[in-house]
Amino acid sequence: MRISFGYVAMSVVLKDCSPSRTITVQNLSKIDSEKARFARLSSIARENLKNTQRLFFHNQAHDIKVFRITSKLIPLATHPVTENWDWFVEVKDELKTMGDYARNNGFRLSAHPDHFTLLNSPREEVTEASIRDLEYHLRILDGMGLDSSAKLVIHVGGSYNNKEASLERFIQNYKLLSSELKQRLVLENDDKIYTARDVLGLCQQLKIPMVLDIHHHWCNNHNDNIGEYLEDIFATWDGEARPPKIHLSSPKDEKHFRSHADDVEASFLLNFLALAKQLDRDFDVMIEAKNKDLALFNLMDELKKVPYISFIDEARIEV
DNA sequence: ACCTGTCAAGTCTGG
DNA sequence: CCAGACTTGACAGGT
Repeated sequence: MRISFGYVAMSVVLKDCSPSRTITVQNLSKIDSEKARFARLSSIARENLKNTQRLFFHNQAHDIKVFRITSKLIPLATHPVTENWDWFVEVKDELKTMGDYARNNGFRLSAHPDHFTLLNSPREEVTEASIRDLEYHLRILDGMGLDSSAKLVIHVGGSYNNKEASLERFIQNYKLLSSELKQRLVLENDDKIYTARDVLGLCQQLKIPMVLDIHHHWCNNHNDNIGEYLEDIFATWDGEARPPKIHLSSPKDEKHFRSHADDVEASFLLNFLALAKQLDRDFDVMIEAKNKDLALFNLMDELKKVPYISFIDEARIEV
C-alpha cells in the first residue's frame, strides 16, 4: 500500500510566505473611497495567491502532492463589507495559472471551511452564511479549474441538545446544496460530538466520502474500535478519483489533549498502519501540526528508521 | 524588533 | 441570560 503525505495551508520553512494575510474591518473602514478599499483588498488577495503559488513550488520540490488550501485566501471574502467587491475578477487569471500547475503536477488539493460553517444549525441565518461560505470555497476550486476530486471537508456541526434531530437537520440541509457542492463535500469526525461511527453512518446514507481524523477519534469514540469499521470508512471513497484520506495529529499534552502538538508521533502512524495493512489500500495522510511542513519532514525522518517502510520519494511511502 | 490584546463568523458550559 | 472558553494566524497599536 502506498501512502502520500501532505500538510495544511502554510509553511514554517518558507519565510514571509503567508497565504492568509488579511485586514480588519475597522482598518479597512479607515480608507475613505470604496475604490481604494477594494484596491487594498485586491492587493492583499493577490499577495496571498502569489504565496500560495510559492507553496506549490515548494511542495512540488519535495514531492508533496497532498495539500490543503487556506480558507483565508481572499480577505473578508464573505463579510458584508465586501459585498460589492468582485474579488473573483481580480484573481481569476492567477487562480487559473495555479490550478494548471496543480493539475500538471498531480496535486491533490482540498479546503476545510472552518468551524463557523455549519450545515445543521437550527438558526436559518447560520445555515445561509455557511452555504455562502461553501460557495466561496467552491468558486476558488472552480476558478482553479479543479474537478470534483478537490474536496471541501467540514464537520457535521453542533448537537443542539439533540444529536439525532441535528443529524436529520444536516441531511435536510445537505439536500439544499447545489450538485457542485454535493460532489465536493466530505465529512470528518470531530473531537467532541459526532464520532467516527456517527459520521460513517451519515456518509453512507448520503453516499459521500468520509475523512477519518485519528486524533479526534481518540478524543471522541464511545469506546468503539476503529479496526472494526475502517474498511467501511475507506469504502466511502469507492468510485472517487482519489484514494481515501485521513487526518493525523498528536495531542499537545495530557491537559490539552484535544489541542494539536507541534509535531506528530511516528508511533501513532505506525499503529494505524498496522490496522490499515490488512486492507492493503492506498491512502493520503494530512498532517495537522503546528510545525506544518516541518512536522511532515520530521515524521518522514522518523519513518526512514522503520525497516518495513520504503520511500517512493520525499513524501510518499510504500508499506 | 518584539509584545499583547483583538479579530467576522458559532456553540457550549458554567454562573 | 450572559460571559468566557474553545482555537488560531495574523493584525494593529504600542514600546
